[in-house]
Amino acid sequence: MTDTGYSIGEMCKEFQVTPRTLRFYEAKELLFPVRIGQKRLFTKRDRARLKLILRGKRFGFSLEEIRQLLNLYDLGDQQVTQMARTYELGLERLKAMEDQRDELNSAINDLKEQLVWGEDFLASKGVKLAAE
Amino acid sequence: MTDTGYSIGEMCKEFQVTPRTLRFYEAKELLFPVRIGQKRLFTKRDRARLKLILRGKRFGFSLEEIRQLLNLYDLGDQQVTQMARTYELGLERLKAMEDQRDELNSAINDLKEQLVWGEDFLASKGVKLAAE
DNA sequence: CTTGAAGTTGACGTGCACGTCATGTAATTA
DNA sequence: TAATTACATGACGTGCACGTCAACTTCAAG
Repeated sequence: MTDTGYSIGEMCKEFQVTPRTLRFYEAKELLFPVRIGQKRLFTKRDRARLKLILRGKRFGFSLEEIRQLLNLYDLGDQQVTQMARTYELGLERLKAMEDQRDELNSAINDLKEQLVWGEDFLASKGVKLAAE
Repeated sequence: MTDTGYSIGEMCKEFQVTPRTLRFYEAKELLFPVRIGQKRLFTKRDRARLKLILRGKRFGFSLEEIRQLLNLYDLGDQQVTQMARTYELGLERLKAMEDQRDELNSAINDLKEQLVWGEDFLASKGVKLAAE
């Protein structure tokens, strides 16, 4: 929480992860904490990246896929030649995410219909459901 | 493809999965193929369930979570008392999916912005991108 | 000074979702 | 009859994403 960065403990509390997880992410080159002596100091950038990592996970991306995605957020740090390739990758990833969103929407609709159906069925049987 | 059901091979081709996967899903009680002698015969219902299984996987649900979800689609087969509980579970799941959709949408927006940014940056460097 | 909290590096363990043999059977096909 | 083809059942292996435990260092507080 100091202006020098965030300790591993602070990161863990904030993001609800274990130290093991953060070290693991470092090993997989998803995070790049600075070393102060022996200890890790996570930067603002690491915080931002971790947010994206956890979000990616919720969508079922693998850590390797997330690592690719993160590079997209680091365009400024990259060589121009590599950027073009990364950009292409970003477009693909975007399409995949949009497809996923569309499918998710239809799944939600399916589920909603099913719930209405079940609700009616239960009502017809005189079963009371917990009020919202 | 006959009116008696679908062989494991037919299922595999149609859904791009291995026999191992289908047997595994049976073991985990996600599918319930009928036995004709020793061989499995997958029913229309199994086909429908497999579609939902694969969709669920794309959203990062575990097989166990998917199994719960599938029960929701089988309300007709269940006891009324159990249905209420299942219904509650469905509502929770629905909320989770809607949350996920919203987050996915914002992630897509983030990514789009980032892509526009990268695009402009690349253009400013005179790099040519593959046309769509 | 020592004690305790917080952090470190290995190294091995674990749950999930299958992959990959090895081996066997049952029904066509040459 | 012999050989595919398609399926079956174990049983062990694998990649991912960490969990867990042992042993060690650092440092502020009592």
